[in-house]
Amino acid sequence: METNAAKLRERLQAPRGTKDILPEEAAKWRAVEGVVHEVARLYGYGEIRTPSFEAVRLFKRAVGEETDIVSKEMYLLQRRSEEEEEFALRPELTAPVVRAAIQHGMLTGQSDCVRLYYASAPNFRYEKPQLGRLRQHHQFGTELLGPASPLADAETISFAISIFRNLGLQNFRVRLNSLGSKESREAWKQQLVPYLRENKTKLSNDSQRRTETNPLRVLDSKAPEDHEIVRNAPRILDHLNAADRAHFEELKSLLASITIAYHEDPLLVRGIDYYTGTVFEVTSSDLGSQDALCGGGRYDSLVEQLGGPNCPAVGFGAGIERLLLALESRNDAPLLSTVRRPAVYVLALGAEAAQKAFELLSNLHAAGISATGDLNARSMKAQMREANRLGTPFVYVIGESELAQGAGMLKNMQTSEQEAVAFGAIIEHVNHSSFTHHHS
RNA sequence: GUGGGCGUAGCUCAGUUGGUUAGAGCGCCAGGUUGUGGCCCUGGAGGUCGUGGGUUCGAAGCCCAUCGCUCACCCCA
Repeated sequence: METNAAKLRERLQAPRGTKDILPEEAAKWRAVEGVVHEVARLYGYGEIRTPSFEAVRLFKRAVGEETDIVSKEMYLLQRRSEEEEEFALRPELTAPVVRAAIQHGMLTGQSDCVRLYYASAPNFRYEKPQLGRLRQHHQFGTELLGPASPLADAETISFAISIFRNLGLQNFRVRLNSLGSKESREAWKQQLVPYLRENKTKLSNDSQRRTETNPLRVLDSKAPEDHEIVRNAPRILDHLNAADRAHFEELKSLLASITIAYHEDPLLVRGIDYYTGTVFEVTSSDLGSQDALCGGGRYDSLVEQLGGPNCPAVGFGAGIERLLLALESRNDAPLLSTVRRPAVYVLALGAEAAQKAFELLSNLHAAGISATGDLNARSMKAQMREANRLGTPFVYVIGESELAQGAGMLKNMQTSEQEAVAFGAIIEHVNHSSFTHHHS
């Protein structure tokens, strides 16, 4: 029995690449989510929550069948029958959100612009775990559906940066590029692919393969042998048509007007097929190789591809786990240190007092005062120690004599002073004391 | 998926070239104070050294496998 229990404990752990979020950590999550909700309110975005699993064909169509995310990282759910649709845990959020927007007719009405955000949505990818790369990770982000203007791109980037700034994030960098419209990109590819083929023998194995399957991805290869070739490759920015160029220039000037510093990076290519035009990434120098905090861009043809109207769109997703790592690495995120402690510890001695304490706790809770107490008939010393450990400002002591008098001793833990307070007056006293406390 | 590193108490870590009952600090519990916390003193609980095999008279330390974490690549938030 004993050894059995030990074996069970050993086996039962959170699945590889997942994490339990304990109370102390959860407080930090709440702080981040709070900032996200607040920024969304300021920008006028509406929250959307979509299912954790979706039809596999949604992701195949949107993200791209050849991408790593779809071809090898999806958690496929077991089907109950051959006839049933194939489902997978969602590996990303843009496709589901667009699907929901189309399904609920959000894009067919009068409004030419739909602003959506999510604050803490889990994503699932079967990857080899690393710090900042989990199999279940959480993102906040936006999707702005409708506008083709660079104003929308700028608003999206501004939204993301506001959150980072409000959280006190340091050492982050905005990388910006344009993949151009379909025409621009085709024109560019016609030069890029032959160029890569000419230099094929000098490229890394991965890049040789990708020259044929996904030539854009060769550009952000980190293999040293690819560096020289990539550096001299034809650049998309030189192949943008007039409209694309104007869009990109306009975006840059908009960002400058709101003092968002960015770094143009012609090698920034995102690994999801739906991106068109603007792409951007926010990276942190306080993280290791998994340094992307946020990624996003335009996806002007995705809505139509998924059966919706012709509807340009732009959005971003940001990883909460990575953001927290970056914030914690510098200890410079004051918002994160929200300690939650009860205001009152009701200390009871004896069974009768415990019953009274239970009743008083209920009254305190009903009055909106956080309070807790002992559940195990422990000694006074043990209860005092616990109150001290919890950091409650007040302890309300109920023993035999207090019961007889209908008044407990309310002790201020900071000053060590205590006074008799009638059972019925405790709420008033605590409220008053914490009020004066705040203003002193 | 490829290639490295690591895994000793709740936490942070010691543990000499394999050698007898595996240690410290912090934390936890109790006592010193029969109904008053923090500081101090004393005592206690808690580990089959991630797990399973193997080598050996003898393994926390060596070998293999496995699980987990981690670093780089890959990919990406």
